[in-house]
Amino acid sequence: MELSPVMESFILHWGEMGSRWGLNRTVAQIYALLYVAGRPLPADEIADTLKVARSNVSTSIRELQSWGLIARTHEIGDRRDHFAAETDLWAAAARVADARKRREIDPTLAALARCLSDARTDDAIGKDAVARIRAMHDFLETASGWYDEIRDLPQTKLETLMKMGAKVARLEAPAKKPKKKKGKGKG
Amino acid sequence: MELSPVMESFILHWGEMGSRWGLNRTVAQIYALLYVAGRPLPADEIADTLKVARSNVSTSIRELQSWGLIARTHEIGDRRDHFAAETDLWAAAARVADARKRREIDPTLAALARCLSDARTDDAIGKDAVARIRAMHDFLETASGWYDEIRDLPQTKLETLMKMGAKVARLEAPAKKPKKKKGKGKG
DNA sequence: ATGATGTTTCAGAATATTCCGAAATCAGGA
DNA sequence: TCCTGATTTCGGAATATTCTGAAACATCAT
Repeated sequence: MELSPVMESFILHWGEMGSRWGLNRTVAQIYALLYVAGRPLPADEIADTLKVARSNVSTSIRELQSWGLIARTHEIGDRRDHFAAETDLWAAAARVADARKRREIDPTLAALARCLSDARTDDAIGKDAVARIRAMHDFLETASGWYDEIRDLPQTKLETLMKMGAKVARLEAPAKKPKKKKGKGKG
Repeated sequence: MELSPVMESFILHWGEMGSRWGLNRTVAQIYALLYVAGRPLPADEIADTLKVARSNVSTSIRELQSWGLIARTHEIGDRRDHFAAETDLWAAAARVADARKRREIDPTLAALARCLSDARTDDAIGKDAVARIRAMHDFLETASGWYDEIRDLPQTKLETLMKMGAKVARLEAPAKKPKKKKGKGKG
């Protein structure tokens, strides 16, 4: 596929960005490519366009599928798989959030629970240290629960909720202090 | 500082986890150590406890400070700096979120804006591709705005808001359909 | 100024990640 | 079955990140 200058810069930037979000560069670039392309592309065309090894595309596609960010499609008269990006960004963000929760938060929660349980037989640890670990556990659990609450809200309802958020924010802060930020940062 | 078994496992696990969140292992471990320790520790004691080079601690502390996750303190009769973890996890999470937004979202938004502006003189890019890039830009901008709305809410108000979230979720979904997922995404 | 103590910088070693290309595997048609 | 073309796996090369230890730097008391 022919990339216009803007497409190329979009893809390159997205590659940069993706690596900060736990995807690697190629994975992120492939998503970006499929996203701008706006139509399903076969793996070899992806490899061709992005100038990466065909096998790398294969691996990356597998990863993108595990994140739920692309779908496999087919065209008649073409035996090759084609891949299309999830273009509903709300859905895409939700998929990523879901996956990250599952991969990162849930195991952490489990580990913390294990710590707390082990702490009962650890007589070298102080009460307050245990309390702090418990605080961490409870914090994650609460956040995790909230996430479950709102994960399935469609965009429109999220918007409603966010407007509420703005209201809630003003509930006890009637004197609108316009974000002074006089702080001297970090000195 | 002497680590009990549970403390050690807490720190180790946190190190694992931190690397997934953009902190590196040592940085995450230092935060975990300071968090369980519950009192300010000097850099050399940190290096000692975690068995890492003193210089590594220095670098990592600098990073933790840039995230706003630890504070420098002093003790009388001791010339060394001591460091204490932010123990208010809501505050800590907010700091991390803030920093990530600043480092990742904001530059991405800027890059996308640049793409959109450049697109006007790129005659090789299609209208719909531009539209998709714009969609991505607007999505990030909206999410970013929401974040600004709620970033300063204290825990109690967030709780209020989240309860609202649960209500909003039920607003138009009275017959609780247990996660049907009939949608064929983009089929 | 000098020495003692504490901190940071930096070049290169150690480690981890990503990527390529060859070979193996799989699927469908003759 | 065998052939053809698509796809995946995997060892090791290329690259990037993290960590160390030594040296430079800063600060304070004398």
